[in-house]
Amino acid sequence: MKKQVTIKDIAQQLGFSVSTVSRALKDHPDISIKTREAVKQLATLLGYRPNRIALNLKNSKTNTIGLIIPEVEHYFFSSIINGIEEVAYENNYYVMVFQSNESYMREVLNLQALATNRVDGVLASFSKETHNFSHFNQIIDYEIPLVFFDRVVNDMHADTVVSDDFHGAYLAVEHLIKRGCKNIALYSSPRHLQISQGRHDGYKKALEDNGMTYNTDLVYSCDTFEDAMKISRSILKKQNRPDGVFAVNDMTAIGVLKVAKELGIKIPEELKIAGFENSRSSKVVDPELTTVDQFGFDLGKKAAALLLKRINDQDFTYEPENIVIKPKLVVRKSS
Amino acid sequence: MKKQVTIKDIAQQLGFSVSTVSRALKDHPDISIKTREAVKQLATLLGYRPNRIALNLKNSKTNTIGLIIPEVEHYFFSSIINGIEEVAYENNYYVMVFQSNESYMREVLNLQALATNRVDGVLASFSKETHNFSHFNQIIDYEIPLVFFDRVVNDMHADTVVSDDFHGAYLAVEHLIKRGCKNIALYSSPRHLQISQGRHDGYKKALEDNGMTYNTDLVYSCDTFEDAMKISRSILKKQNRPDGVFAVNDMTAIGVLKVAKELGIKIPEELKIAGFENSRSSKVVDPELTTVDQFGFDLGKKAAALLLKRINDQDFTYEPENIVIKPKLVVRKSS
DNA sequence: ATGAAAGCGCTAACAC
DNA sequence: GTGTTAGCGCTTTCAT
Repeated sequence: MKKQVTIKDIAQQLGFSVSTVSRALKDHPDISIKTREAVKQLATLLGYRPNRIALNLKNSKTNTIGLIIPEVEHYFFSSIINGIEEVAYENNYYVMVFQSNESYMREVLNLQALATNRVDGVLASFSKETHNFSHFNQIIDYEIPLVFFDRVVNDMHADTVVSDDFHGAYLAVEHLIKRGCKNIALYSSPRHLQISQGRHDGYKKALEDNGMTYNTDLVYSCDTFEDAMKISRSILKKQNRPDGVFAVNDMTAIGVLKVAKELGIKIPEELKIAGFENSRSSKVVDPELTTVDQFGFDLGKKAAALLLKRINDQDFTYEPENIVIKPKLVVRKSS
Repeated sequence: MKKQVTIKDIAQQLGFSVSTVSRALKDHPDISIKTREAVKQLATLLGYRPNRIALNLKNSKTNTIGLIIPEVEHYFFSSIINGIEEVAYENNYYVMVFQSNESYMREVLNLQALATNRVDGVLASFSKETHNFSHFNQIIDYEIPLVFFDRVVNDMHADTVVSDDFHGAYLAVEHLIKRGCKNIALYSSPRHLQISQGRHDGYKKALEDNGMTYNTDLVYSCDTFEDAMKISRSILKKQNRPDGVFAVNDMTAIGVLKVAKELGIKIPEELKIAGFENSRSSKVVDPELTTVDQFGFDLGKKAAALLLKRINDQDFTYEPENIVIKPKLVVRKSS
């Protein structure tokens, strides 16, 4: 990089001191108009750019937020990033992204990098591998505000922003019931993710509220497209196969949908399917997938806004907030 | 944020000078083993984290690369980010993301923010609105290495990394011809994006190489799902409707596919379709979409690696490189 | 209306 | 083997 022009250069060329230049640049009233203009003119002429690094050091403030995310490629996460970037942009903050790639080790290192980089705050959604949260506690020890989104821990000094998984699942399953399903299967993630717990409970409650019995035989541990294709081939061939499927994410639901079509099962007549996410793909399959919109963009915005509020707060002894985004059922042709 | 512990704190508590502590922390051989250990022990005890900002200022180096991207939500772009982050992580670099949201204005501001933040290099794909590139030239003036990816400009002191659009399109169209298409339509983006130019030319060349005539009546300006749905309704109802469609991206191809199904046109028997991107959605539609894989992850990695090389190079007078990623045709059921 | 100087946290050249 | 000091670019207090 070329030697950057500094206020010192401007000062020397104009015969002023650096402090005068510094003040002139920010229109300090003490400085005469004439001087201000001369300074600014030379500044643009020389292509002067204030050096944020110097400011960061001086103010112990970087205007940067660190983002820890499992994987950017996932539609839901990328829409969250979109929301975060939006709010950051509006408030003159910068976003440093770190992917954990669902690796605990990498997440720990990422957090260290964030601390070292002196970000003003952290937005995080932890990896599937993460069961120990002491690396997050370290961040909190430094009094760097932390907001969890989507995948959250509750017994920490950190705010959380999630979508209401329970409610979303409830809506979807209730809908399947209203459409006449008597025998609804659940395709769900490993239980330790709070997310899947909520969706599981919503599923259960919807059944019970409608006089149906919850049956663990209908609960399958499966949350990917590939696995769904695999296990559905046998599930859907059973004598008393389900007449409805609720899956914890769209790709899983689509796996079921595909197999059903292969097997000649009519959707929605013989099998109704609902997913969770409202991804691009859900709009594109045939029949289009009924699903629950999680409003990732919104979630990202809310999380970022809350973080900025914490950053601007004086003291670190705030009571953590738990924001819940109400999801919405999007009814399409698969149900 | 809590007052962070600095080497000065460690020095005072131990009765050493800051320079000794500094050296001890990096295992400088001059320092006695005993001192080194004492220092390191106290450092971990106090939760010391080196302050990168101070280093950044001292070295005029931030180990940060700035990323300007039209929109993170797009699958192709998010897979590029994935590749970039991967390389950055491996090399102890950090990534600051800026979305232009396809807005020229915002892109200009983003570039200023990057310069101000003293990133060591910039990766950029410009917005659809961008026709004037002087903001990029400013970055080059500062001698900040710049690598364009996907959407590139050639007459600049900047490297470029793109997928071979011409070749990809050629493969797809040649394939359609081999499958028997006589009348292939092109759904393409506005011409000024180099991307669509290449894909257009590949389409044309494939036709000509196979003794077919290029006919502008078969070239439609359309590159979104919605538009594709709209215009296809009339195009596919025509007397001499096309028997093949090549679209510059998957979502457009999928729009065509949907309308064809609505109209009862059999795919692939009566109409063969190919897209470009190999998105998630392309695997999920019915019939699955034949498409061209652009290897976004790879492209991101290559772009980042090239940028890091430029950053580490001493002089800025390098000859820009133009890397071309060979795409691959993925044949599926739609053709 | 302007200047001098200290300081943000760290490193490295130069003492001793 | 350890300490002193200047300096990275900027702001700001305290002079003048």
